[in-house]
Amino acid sequence: MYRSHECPMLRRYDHASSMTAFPDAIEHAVLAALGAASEAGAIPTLSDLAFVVERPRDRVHGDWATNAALVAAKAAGMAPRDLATLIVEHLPEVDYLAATEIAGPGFINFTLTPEWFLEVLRIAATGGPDHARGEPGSREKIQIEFVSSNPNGPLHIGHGRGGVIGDVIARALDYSGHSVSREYYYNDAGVQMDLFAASLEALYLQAHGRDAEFPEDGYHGDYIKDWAAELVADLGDELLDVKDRRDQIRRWGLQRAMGDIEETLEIARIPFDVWFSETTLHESNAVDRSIEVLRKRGYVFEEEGAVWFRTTDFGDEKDRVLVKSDGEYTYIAPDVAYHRDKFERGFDRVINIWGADHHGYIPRMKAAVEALGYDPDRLEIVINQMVNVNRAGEPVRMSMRSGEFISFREVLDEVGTDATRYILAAFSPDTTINFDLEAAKSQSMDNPVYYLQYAHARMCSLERFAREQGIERSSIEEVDLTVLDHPAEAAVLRQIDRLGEEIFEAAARRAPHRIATYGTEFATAFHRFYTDCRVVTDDPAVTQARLWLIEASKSVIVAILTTLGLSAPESM
RNA sequence: GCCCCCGUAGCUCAGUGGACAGAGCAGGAGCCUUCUAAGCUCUUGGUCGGAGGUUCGAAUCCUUCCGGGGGCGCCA
Repeated sequence: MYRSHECPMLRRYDHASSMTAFPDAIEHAVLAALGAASEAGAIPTLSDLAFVVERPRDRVHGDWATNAALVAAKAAGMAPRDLATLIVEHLPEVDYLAATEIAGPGFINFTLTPEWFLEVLRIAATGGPDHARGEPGSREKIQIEFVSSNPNGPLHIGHGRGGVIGDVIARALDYSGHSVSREYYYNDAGVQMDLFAASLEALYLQAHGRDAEFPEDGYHGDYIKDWAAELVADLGDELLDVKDRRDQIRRWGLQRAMGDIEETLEIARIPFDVWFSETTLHESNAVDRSIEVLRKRGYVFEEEGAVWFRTTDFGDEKDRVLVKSDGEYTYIAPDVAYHRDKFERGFDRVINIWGADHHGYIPRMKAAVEALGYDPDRLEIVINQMVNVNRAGEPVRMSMRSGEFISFREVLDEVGTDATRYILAAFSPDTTINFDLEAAKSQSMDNPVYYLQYAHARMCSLERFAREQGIERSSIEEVDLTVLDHPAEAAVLRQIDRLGEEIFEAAARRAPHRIATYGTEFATAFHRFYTDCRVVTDDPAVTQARLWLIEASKSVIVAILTTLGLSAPESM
């Protein structure tokens, strides 16, 4: 018996197990066949073979295929096709395996029995969207830090992209059985915060008719004027003659910005477990203490009045300043402390989602982790490229400084959370996105999000219709599922079988867009089934079996939509 | 100058070692008196930026060149 609650890719590496599950059952069988063949003296003993068992692109090549014979041919001293024949001859029995075939240059193709897919159907139909979920907490303890925008303005679309990517990766990791903690780090200390407060202060004073010079590198966006007006409305002239005016405005501004950010993330369905303040690192002396750790380990030196971190010891192109000659920290110092704090909290792995404009920062952060005594591979940085915003083909300027600035929240309001999330999740993080507001709003196939949701709405509609016709779904044990032999039904079953491995793969490769791609393929198979096969028919046996197929399909589409953070409408 | 990402069909993008390179949109031809046509079928369309190399096998790996974007601060 196999354990359906485990992710298939997890099972692949579980060599102690003897259960039937694919593709690992095939991998074990091929290894056993190679062993048997070598014991029989037909080939030398082979080790460290890097063969794969994967789903062939083309259906005619079966359900699974392996390149084992191609990979091992040279070491075995045989032609690939001859070795493939030998492997097939020595193959032990595998449950649910219907046929093997040697094809092309020496691939071995495996076709499974219909019974396998009916097992898949039963599991998916009765197990719900979580039927392919990994055992909770069975894998790594992972912290994922993302968005982490400075609390001095609204989020822009680039933050939105990082937010959606981080969120979907977190959801996929969680589904795969990892323990995930989602964290937002905000720089509520430092120069940018001062400048933000000074900008608000100047506008506040000007509003009261005082002579106040706007700071040279102050913030100019429209939002800063709006927020200053709110500040005036909130506090009136209370702050005009108080000594700690700047500090009070800084606190007010922090609240205002963080409130806006939190609301925006909530609209975007991007939750966080931990909100981490930079200020707390200063207050606990964690910044000084981590510099001392680096110093003790021999990576700190003084030069020209500044304190330096010798990151070149770890392959960085130049050393970096930790404490400036004026005594102020650079941004690196609290970041070192922050990452030390992360590892002290005991995470197996720490993932940061950064925009492409920060890629040059990777070597120094990795250096910091290594210098602190941790394996730098435990820190992973996922870089996502930029987002360009267009309106009907015309670029929308995204400069913080110019007045022309469209916030993430405005995009969510105008386009809607589902379509916005889909677009930000559907592209590889390595691809620059051209986000067209008009195209995003259109309810057509310019917008594949509806294609996925429509599949779900159709499933619900079919179930509603059946109920209206007075059809009760029988218990699945009493239903003859073998009537599901239409090619369109078989195609849906094959797609259902992919769920676990697709989400696992997306999580493992930090590639959230794979889920969107799989979702489209699943929806295609379902829409085809809908067109080809009538569900509510005069034949009760067929109706029952198809209602269960829909139940299983619903499990899968809901799992996909949920992992992408999309809603699952019951009608459209 | 150095570093990173991208270059695949008219457009937007999947595909990072396998079997004739895929999807959507756009173009052409069809499918609703029956469960949602935001759907389905068929079809046109590609020297995978160029050139070398590694491999039984390269869009995928390496070198180099050409385009586009981003980054190289005692700013964050």
